[in-house]
Amino acid sequence: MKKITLKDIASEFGVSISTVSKAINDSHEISEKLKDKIRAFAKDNHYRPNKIALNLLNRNTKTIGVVIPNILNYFFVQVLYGIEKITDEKGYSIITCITNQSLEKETKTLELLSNGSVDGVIISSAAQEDEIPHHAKHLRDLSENQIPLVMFDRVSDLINCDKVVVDDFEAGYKATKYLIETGCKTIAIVNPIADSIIGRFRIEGYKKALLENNFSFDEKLVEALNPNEDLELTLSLLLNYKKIDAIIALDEITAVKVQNIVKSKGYNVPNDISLIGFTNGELSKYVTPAITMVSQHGKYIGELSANLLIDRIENTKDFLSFTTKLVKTSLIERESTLTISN
Amino acid sequence: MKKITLKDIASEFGVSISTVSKAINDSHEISEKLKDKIRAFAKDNHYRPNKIALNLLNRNTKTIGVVIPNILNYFFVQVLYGIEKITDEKGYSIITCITNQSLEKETKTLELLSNGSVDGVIISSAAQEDEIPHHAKHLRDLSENQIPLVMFDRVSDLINCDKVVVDDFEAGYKATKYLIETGCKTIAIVNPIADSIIGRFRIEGYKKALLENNFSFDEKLVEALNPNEDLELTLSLLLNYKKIDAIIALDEITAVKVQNIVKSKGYNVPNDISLIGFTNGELSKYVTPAITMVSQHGKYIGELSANLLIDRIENTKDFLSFTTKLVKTSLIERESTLTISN
DNA sequence: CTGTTAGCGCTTTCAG
DNA sequence: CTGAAAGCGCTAACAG
Repeated sequence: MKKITLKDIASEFGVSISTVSKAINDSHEISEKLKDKIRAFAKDNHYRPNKIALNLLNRNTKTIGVVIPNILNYFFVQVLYGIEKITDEKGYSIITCITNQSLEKETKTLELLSNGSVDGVIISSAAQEDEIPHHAKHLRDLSENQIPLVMFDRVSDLINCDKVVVDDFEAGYKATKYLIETGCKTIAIVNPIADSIIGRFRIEGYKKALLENNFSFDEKLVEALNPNEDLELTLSLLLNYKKIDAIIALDEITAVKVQNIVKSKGYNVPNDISLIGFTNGELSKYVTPAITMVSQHGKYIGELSANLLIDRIENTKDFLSFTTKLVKTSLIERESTLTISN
Repeated sequence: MKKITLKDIASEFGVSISTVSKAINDSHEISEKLKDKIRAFAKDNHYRPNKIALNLLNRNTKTIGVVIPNILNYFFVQVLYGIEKITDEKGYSIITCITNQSLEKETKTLELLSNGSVDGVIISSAAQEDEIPHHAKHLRDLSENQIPLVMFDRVSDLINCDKVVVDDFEAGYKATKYLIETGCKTIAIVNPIADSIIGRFRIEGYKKALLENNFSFDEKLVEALNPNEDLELTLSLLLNYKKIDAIIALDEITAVKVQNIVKSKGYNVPNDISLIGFTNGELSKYVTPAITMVSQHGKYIGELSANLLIDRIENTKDFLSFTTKLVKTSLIERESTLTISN
């Protein structure tokens, strides 16, 4: 009982293969009687037109590749969720590739995807800022192969494609401004994504808010946190350096950890130290106190990316202009910050 | 500059298409000179063998379909992560389908996947216990189409395939026994997955532990929590009904919510009320106090499922015996429970 | 060493 | 109303 094909049905009825094809596709060229017989037989035998053969014929696959650095990160899962929602609506499937932050795997993955198995690719590159120039080649190869590409979150000017980026500058600005308005005087940043350009944007926004309010920018208040560094130690040094009354953590897990450490050192959040985290997920909502977060609207980013890509895939025309969508963030006020007094 | 094919290269060099194919595949039948020229040209023009054509030829896709009910659930993400790890190692891609707990979408998805686009399917069906008999048909159709199938987590006896299941009975037993050993006398259960068979297994384990220790089983202590029910209200009723000193919540988010509600009512966790949750994820680790959890080893389940499926795909032989792997859970002791006194 | 042919499963002219 | 033939891109006998 192997997979049944048109050929099998054809020989079953002693008709030609194209007759069967037409019957199954309800062509008016075929007599009702024959159609009925053939279709009944097809149903009974679980006939399914071979997608691969159709792919080859139509030169499309109705499938898009999604390349993300890490699936255990809630932000990317949210994006994936948004992508899936749109692609499902529009009749596409997604093939999910996880690079585990490895450039090598990303390259391998992109090569795999550039062989016709997908109609387009959505990617958040794992490339760190300084690696992009060299890495860009692989992404550009995709375009050479005429595979539409949408980059989100971590993008690069070196690649010509549609992009969806978070307004990280504004996000950093907004968070900082909010802290200032609630009365904070000395605002530190803990940056676990120091290798990424988006961290830099947020810090630029932070600076702008500082300067606008006549606060001086102190480099020592911005702590890059490498993966192997000890957060507890970093925080101790920071807290000993100056009297700090607010901390911005550039991802969610770091925000939660900072809160636990700070609490364990006897500080009250938010009365002694206010806290704002980035990338709103599940965690910050349920810890005590619930942490005020900058939400990046991951799901929306996914939806936007998918829409952009499918548009690009289906409209072969305007191959000239690429767009870059800037997605605004929202500040979700919870209990780890003071309220604005005025 | 469209996608380049063997034909294009062939006409470029005035040779036949099969010569080019052989050159590219480094066949010894072709002269080194020609090979070099052709391969250089291929490289320069970003030639990529068309995967779809190869799929058609080889009658496989090196792709497997993964069908899960909900991607925003950390357990499923962990499973997905495990699957991805193995499939990547073994040269397979995964196409991810999310059913959002909708049986209808699941059916649609399975139909889509049974058309040759994947070599096999891994699924955790969204079907509720009472829906399985009717739904099983769609899963069985897959097998009719000779597509290997692995079910995990929520499985059904009605389907003949490889399965990976959590030992939920033992998990319920273990959690309850632990609570009893730490001195708890009145243990309640909050069950947000009342429609699922796995909830029932856990409750059976709970009963067994109770009876083994000469505790009586009180049905009223087991609260089914429907999606539209108010957890706060449910808990109030429960806490008023009897003096309860332990609660088992059958998923993580419910555990966290239970803890917050119980705390807000003035109970101390674990001194007044001990708490154990199911499905260890990120949340329970970071709330205060950190919650003792039953870990289901999602990543391992994913790895196991993927290995099972790929074995099945690649060994066309023994099509007779299906295996069911029972994955043990672990109790991760944290601060929401007392320590065993002895 | 290179080319011809057939065929993977399907649709689509174009003939009968 | 039904069938033959071509072709999607590629590989693998089998000839030359």
